[in-house]
Amino acid sequence: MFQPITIKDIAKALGLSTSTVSRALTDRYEISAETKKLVLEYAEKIGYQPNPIAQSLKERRSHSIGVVVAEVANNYFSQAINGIESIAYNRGYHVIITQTHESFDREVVNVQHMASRGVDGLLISLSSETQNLSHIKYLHEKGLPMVFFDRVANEIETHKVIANNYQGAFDATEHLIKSGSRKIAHLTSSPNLSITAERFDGYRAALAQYNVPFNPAYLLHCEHGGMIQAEVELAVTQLLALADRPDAILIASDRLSAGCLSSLKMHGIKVPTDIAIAGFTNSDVADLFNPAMTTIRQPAFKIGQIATEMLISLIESKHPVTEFETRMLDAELVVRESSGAAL
Amino acid sequence: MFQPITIKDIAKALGLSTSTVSRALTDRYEISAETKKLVLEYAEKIGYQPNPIAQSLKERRSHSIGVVVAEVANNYFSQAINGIESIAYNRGYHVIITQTHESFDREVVNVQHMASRGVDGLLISLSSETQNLSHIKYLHEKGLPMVFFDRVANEIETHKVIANNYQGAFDATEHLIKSGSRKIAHLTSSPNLSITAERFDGYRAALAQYNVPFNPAYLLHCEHGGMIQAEVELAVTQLLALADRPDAILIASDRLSAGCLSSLKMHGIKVPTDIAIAGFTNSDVADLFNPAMTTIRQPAFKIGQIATEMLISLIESKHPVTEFETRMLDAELVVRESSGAAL
DNA sequence: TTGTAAGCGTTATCAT
DNA sequence: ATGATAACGCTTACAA
Repeated sequence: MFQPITIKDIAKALGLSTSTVSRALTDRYEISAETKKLVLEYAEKIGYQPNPIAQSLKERRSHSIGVVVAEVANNYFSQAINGIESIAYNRGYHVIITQTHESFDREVVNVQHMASRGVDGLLISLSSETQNLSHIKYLHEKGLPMVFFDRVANEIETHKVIANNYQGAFDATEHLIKSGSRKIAHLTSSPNLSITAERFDGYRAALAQYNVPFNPAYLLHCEHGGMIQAEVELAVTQLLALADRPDAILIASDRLSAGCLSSLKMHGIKVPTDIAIAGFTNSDVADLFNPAMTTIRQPAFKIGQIATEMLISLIESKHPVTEFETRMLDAELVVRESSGAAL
Repeated sequence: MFQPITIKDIAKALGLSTSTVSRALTDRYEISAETKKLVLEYAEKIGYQPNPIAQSLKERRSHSIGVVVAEVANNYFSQAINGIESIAYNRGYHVIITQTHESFDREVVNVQHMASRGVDGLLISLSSETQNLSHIKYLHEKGLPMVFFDRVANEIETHKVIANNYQGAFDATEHLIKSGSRKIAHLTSSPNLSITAERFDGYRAALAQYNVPFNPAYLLHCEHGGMIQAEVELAVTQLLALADRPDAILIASDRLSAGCLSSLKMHGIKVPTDIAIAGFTNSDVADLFNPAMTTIRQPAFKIGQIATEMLISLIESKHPVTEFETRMLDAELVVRESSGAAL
């Protein structure tokens, strides 16, 4: 019923064979200029559109790449997706986005679904629940090209693109210390995630460099990546109840940042007078409304772009690739000189 | 190189014909229980996955639906996408998301791309630039199932799902009036969008009902839907410069709300003491940080779900559908009893 | 330069 | 109940 015009129709109408028409259309073969012109003009006239499904079946590629992220409703990821799209679009690839909602099971299903659906490659940012990687390893061993970004799997050998989380956390912690804080808590995401470890290391290194002792009671994990407000609420309450109450918090993610600020407000704690805050976030809205918070901003768009370039090069490389690269981009520390009102 | 196991391999290994294997797999035909068991077990063992591309070619459908939104990095849309996904996933459909970034040209390209790529149907929310609908009309006439949501095209006859924007704007305006405002400005999006008109009508109706005269100088359009901060900045400045400066603003969108609040802050205008604010927004962050603003919240998730259900029913209906429905869902007015600090 | 035909992996229509 | 075969729309040896 829909899109009935095929190469056959053109061939019949023009008294040519389907192969000649195909050649005229694909341009790669010897063909007389006039036949080509004839075909192209007629195809244009009747609005011929090649059937990409048939093409895929033949070429054994779909010209689409699959993306696995936790949540589209997350500024980091939506910016990364924009970066991914900007490259994929220009290189003639479709982008299929799936969300895990931080669930391991969803991740498994999505990855398998896309693989069976014939994506040419995968851009993956792991869910916070993921510990077992066999679903991905399997596909990797089968030769499906993949690139990890942000939340990477160290045990899988392929290209990876990340922000310099270590440096970002280091800089932010250093800033807090230099601003007078010594009792710096760290509110962070699931220990499963690579970013969690990287950020923690940066935090520890900065503490060490300035001879600030690390207090294990100051380290709190929110398994759900800040999705569940109650979890953040509990963590904040716990921090505030400590005998040696922290005078600063380094927050490891976008959603955690928002949740934490909200909790503090409910507790009547003022930022930055009562407590100083530095956090990873790509939210422009948080940025807008809370100039009292120092933020570490990741180059999400750029990360998406680079990951996509890498993936396409893997897909299109003729020979099996054996050299893999981990690309690390600087995160930007945005310090606000207490210009705005306190929260 | 990837996914080499086909129905043929199974047939060869088991000494059966491909058709028998296919029948065993698809279940719809007469086949002996034992052969079926044999095939299914073997298929399971060697990890057979049907090739959906071949299936699509045969069935002439792709089991995928295309989504057109302005921006994924927008709370309304990302929530709607979650709703879309939740239904599509359960019904066995893939979701392919594309963004227009409020550009007409991108909309045309995306829609055509998805159509040629063989999506079974389209979920569309128009870009703010779109005035000409021929790219969509063409596909509609060809019989491609489509459902509009949020920003709908009135001249195309198909299912539509929207929030009750009229009522939302009415309620919010009424609230502002009852809270003591009489000079209520309306900062809104592109006049091309259906939502703009609907919200404006609600605003006007509330003014009329309470005998508040409408002042054309209070009506400001931001063509880019709040994407360009400078545009909002200009609008706010213009409002504040009026001899008869407004004492309230009804803001028509998510991004506009954030932008407007930011501008007001830069101007040193306090909310809600200097000026009262009510706005359409689905942002949880804005919600978090600005309890001084009354918000109209759209049931984005539900809208996505319903639109998807409608689309799938269109796709799967055996006979051409001639009865179309416009489903309208209530928007929720969230009034905050000035519990929090002023901005 | 162009036509013929095989093939991509399925499903469906025939026979058997 | 099962097997042979055509068909979906396209690309591409190979033949002419």
